[in-house]
Amino acid sequence: MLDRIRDVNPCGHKKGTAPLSLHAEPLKVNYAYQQIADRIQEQILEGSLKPGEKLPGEMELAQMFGVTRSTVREGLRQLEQDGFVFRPSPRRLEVRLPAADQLSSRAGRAMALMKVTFRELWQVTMETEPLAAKLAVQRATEAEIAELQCIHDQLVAAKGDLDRTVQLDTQFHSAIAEYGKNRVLNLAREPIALLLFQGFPQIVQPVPQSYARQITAHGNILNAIRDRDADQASLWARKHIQDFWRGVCIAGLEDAPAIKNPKSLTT
Amino acid sequence: MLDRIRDVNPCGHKKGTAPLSLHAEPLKVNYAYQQIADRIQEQILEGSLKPGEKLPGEMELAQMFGVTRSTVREGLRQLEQDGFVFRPSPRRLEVRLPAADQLSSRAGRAMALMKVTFRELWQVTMETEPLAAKLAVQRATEAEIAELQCIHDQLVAAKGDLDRTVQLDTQFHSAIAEYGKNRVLNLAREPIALLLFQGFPQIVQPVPQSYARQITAHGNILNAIRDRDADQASLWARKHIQDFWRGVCIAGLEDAPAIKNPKSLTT
DNA sequence: CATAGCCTGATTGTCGGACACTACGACTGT
DNA sequence: ACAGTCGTAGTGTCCGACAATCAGGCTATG
Repeated sequence: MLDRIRDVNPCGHKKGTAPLSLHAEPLKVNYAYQQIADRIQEQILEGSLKPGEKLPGEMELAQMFGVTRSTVREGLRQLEQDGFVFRPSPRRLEVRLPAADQLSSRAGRAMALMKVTFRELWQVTMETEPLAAKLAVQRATEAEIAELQCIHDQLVAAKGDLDRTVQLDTQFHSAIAEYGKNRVLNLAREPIALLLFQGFPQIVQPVPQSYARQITAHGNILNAIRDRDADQASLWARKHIQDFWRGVCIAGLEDAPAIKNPKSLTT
Repeated sequence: MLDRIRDVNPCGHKKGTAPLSLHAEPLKVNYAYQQIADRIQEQILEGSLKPGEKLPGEMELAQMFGVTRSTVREGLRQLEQDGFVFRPSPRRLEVRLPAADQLSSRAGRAMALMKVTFRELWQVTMETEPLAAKLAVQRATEAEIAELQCIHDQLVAAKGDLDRTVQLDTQFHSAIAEYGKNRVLNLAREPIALLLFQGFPQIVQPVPQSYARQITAHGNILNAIRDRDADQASLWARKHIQDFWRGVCIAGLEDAPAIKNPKSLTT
């Protein structure tokens, strides 16, 4: 494995003009460090390098690929950022598959940068949360329902503590989604829900009764899940999000960017 | 801007033992190349470095930060991978904000790796596409509707060409979503729809009439959007996806991973 | 004046070697 | 068996170098 790649394209670039209807792609050039990253990533995706496995040292890799250590390092930096390799300590370099939370934070950051509005977030959440609730009704185990109850109890107890409320609120919703066991839904909704619920403080100020309504809604959703009543669960989830929207409207934030300090996510 | 960072933490690592209930975090150490990347990213997020702007050369950066060019390079590789800097040619290094399609491909890759099933994809798509259609009814301009019609016509004309059908199918749905002008929805649904519709070839074989049903559904969605009938648009979108599911069931792929060669996405 | 072609310098990708510092494994003593 | 010590290999960072190359300016041409 890991054969040489030298003398392939030392430092090439696109050039020349296109005559007529010549299917010309942007012609991506392969730098050595790029190829290092690609080759390793390839082998990870293909499965010949399994997560948890320890990779050879930089010097050894350099020898294998027939390049310098510097070049290998640049390639590794890329893989590292992509989440394909993990570096618990400078000495250990192990294979890893990109985790979901990495994507979540990236997506969250992207949305923050785009200055997405509460309206955009809400419109989508209005679909995801009822679905999550419905799925949880079907798939949640008794233990998981107990866990939900626990979170809910904490929320009730957190009366007044705004930060804790937000945290437990998002946790409650995330838990429901998780228990629905649809990885696609989880991947999609996580960053969205995070951003939307983060806006709770902004609406609780002009609408103090939000606390109570939130607890009521959560309680009803929880009961519906326990009763295995998909329609009720879905319905209350919808009501809950709808209620959130009313708060947004009262606060006049419909088309305000739902941002919480974009530069707070320095990975 | 961009002051020095030298002599901060040459090569530190976590160490020491935790007494009792001492809130001890994993203590992330900052390597020089990490800090380079962080600092620059920070300034981009903060806005003092605007997209399109050209960054100083590697040597200059190295001087500014008080490190070697090698170190700067490693930092740049990270930013590059994150999409914060773009490199059209080796000489040009410009600031850029991470684009949505980057996230899409990453998310798609992640889902492929997770071997998500058609069921998972379908459950979510069942919500996203009707929503997209509904939003398109509200927000699509006449020109955009014409564009949709154009795509649809091409689909009708592509009779039989499987690859082209898949391409136009996903394009049609993407266009609808785009015209709904909800960036959050777009970000979320793009990779999902891509993966799901990519499975069309697998169900068209056992269910040949899929072609006709698809065209009918698309036509009805298009008409509903043109008539500004949100309910009809949403309804037909739902029917359309529902229909897709029937195909999946007939093909017996409900819980089969919807993968199309995971290693085909080498960025 | 605008455009196309050419030239030169600055910059990049890659290389090789170097050094301090530390994490890991082996060794030792109890 | 365990805790403490030690050596070494490997990492993070630095330095210096070279060929290939692109960017921007210059020139020639219409």
